[in-house]
Amino acid sequence: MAISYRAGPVAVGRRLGPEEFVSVRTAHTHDPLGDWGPCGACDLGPLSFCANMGRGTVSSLARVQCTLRYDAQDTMFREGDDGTAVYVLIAGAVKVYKLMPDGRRQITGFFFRGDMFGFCLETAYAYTAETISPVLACRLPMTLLRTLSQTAPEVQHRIMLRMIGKLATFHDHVLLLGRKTARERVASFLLSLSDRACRRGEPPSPLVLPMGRADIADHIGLTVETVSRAMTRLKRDGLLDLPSPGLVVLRRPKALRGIADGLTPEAA
Amino acid sequence: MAISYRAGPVAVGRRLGPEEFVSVRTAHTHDPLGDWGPCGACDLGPLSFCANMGRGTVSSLARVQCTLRYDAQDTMFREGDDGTAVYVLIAGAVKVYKLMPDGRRQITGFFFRGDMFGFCLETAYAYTAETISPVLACRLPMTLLRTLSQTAPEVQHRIMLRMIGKLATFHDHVLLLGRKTARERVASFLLSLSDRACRRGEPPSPLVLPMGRADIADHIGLTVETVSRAMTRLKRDGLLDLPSPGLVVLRRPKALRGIADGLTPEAA
DNA sequence: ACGCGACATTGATCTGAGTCAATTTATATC
DNA sequence: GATATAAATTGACTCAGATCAATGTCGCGT
Repeated sequence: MAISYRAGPVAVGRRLGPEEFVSVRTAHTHDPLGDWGPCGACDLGPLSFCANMGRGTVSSLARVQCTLRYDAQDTMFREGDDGTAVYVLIAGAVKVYKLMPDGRRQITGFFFRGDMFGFCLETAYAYTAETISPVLACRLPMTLLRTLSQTAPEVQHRIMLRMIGKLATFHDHVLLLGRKTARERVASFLLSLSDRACRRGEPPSPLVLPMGRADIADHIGLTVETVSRAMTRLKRDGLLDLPSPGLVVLRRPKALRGIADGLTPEAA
Repeated sequence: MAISYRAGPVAVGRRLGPEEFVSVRTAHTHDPLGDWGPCGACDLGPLSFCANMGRGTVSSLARVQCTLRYDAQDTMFREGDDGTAVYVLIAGAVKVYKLMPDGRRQITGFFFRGDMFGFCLETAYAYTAETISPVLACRLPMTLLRTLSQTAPEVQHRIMLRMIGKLATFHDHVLLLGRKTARERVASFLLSLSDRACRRGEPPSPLVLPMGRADIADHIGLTVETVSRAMTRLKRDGLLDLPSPGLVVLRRPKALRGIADGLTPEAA
């Protein structure tokens, strides 16, 4: 793999790796695709922020967009940094978290291919973003909202849709953290990953977990040990298989859903 | 005060009480205030969604806006209802929550004077909104975003700012629920109310709690008993006074902040 | 002033998840 | 393939907060 990784908080790749991100083309390339078409800087297709967007708008975005490459465990931005851009993940996985002074950590979200994060506007980032695996991301400066608000209200509108979606997931996650048992949390978490895989057009079941148990624990408000025990128990109860720590086969998704929603008594 | 209120999905008052909402004027009344000025349907002043907004935009909003009255314990909308409008609270307090089939409840937010909630866009509401006290609210249909996106991108932009603010509070609340102790949660909750009071131009300290202990518990992921015990202990430790259950005097806000942030060892 | 009902507080006990400590299993390196 | 290292699992024990059960307090209508 002849990929040149660059050190730095925002390693910018001029060229892309050959296999991993095959159909990615150079940013700023504009094919003559007619009135509707992609920007060319990513291969997200229908998941793209620009999917089915007016060509004029797309080229405005393409002009300010840049495609960034990160290694695993890179910090993309830190809590308190000036919020200057939103990111759309093209490949890889990202976690965002907040830390307490004594080291307690809460992962407030995971992001995958097609996801947008880093919403900000005249504000600092409220959390730190760190890559879990090597990442390719499209960076959109938020100043573009001012610039494009007149000519392309579509852009604001789409970002708003993403924010509303994120708000809805927060409501769900707050319910999970405030009121669900360990078993229910793990079931809910796995199902939410599965649902998101489906929305990306991937199969719901052989589920790949790019994050470790510690990250899962810090996301759903448990300890590593409790996450592990809950998983083992779900496996023992025939609800899922764990061929390897990073792979989950959902064997009885509906029963899992029942547990996630608190319909199944804990003893079962 | 000649005010006309519309009936709605839920109990709408025809007339306003004389003292409570004194300076509220008729919606759709347009005073000749020059290029910048309020819509006239509320007395929120600088807290208003329309504060310092172009007069043309304001009158567009005033045209579609309507002012609603609710009694205490009214349901404004339910989880799953078509999301058609956002609300700005002019007076009173609202809680929004999600329920689990077995009755467990998570209050995902409280809203007060000046707050906007009910963000939606081609989506159903993700939660139920219920008033805690009598409420006066300004209702803005979300279709206006489509209508005004060209002529008044300002409106989208302002809603987006509110959403970003809400996202930031969700990150904080997820940290609270996922990683804080009972004592830290109660301290954080009281301080967040205090901060919000300040932002409304009210004093930070004699804090009025319009919600009961059960609501607080369902918001910060505890039981009534634990909330009560934590409050009592904070009082015993001289950090606050509780002249009555609904009134909190913050005696040592900085020490309270230390507890909220986990800087003070639990034993203290 | 009285009594009722809702809400808040306090106390005693229980338990689900945390903590501490190995042990096992994957992954990476040579 | 052998070995080192990190991650995951499992087990024993503890504890913060839940549960169950009174008791106390406030507001309100009569």
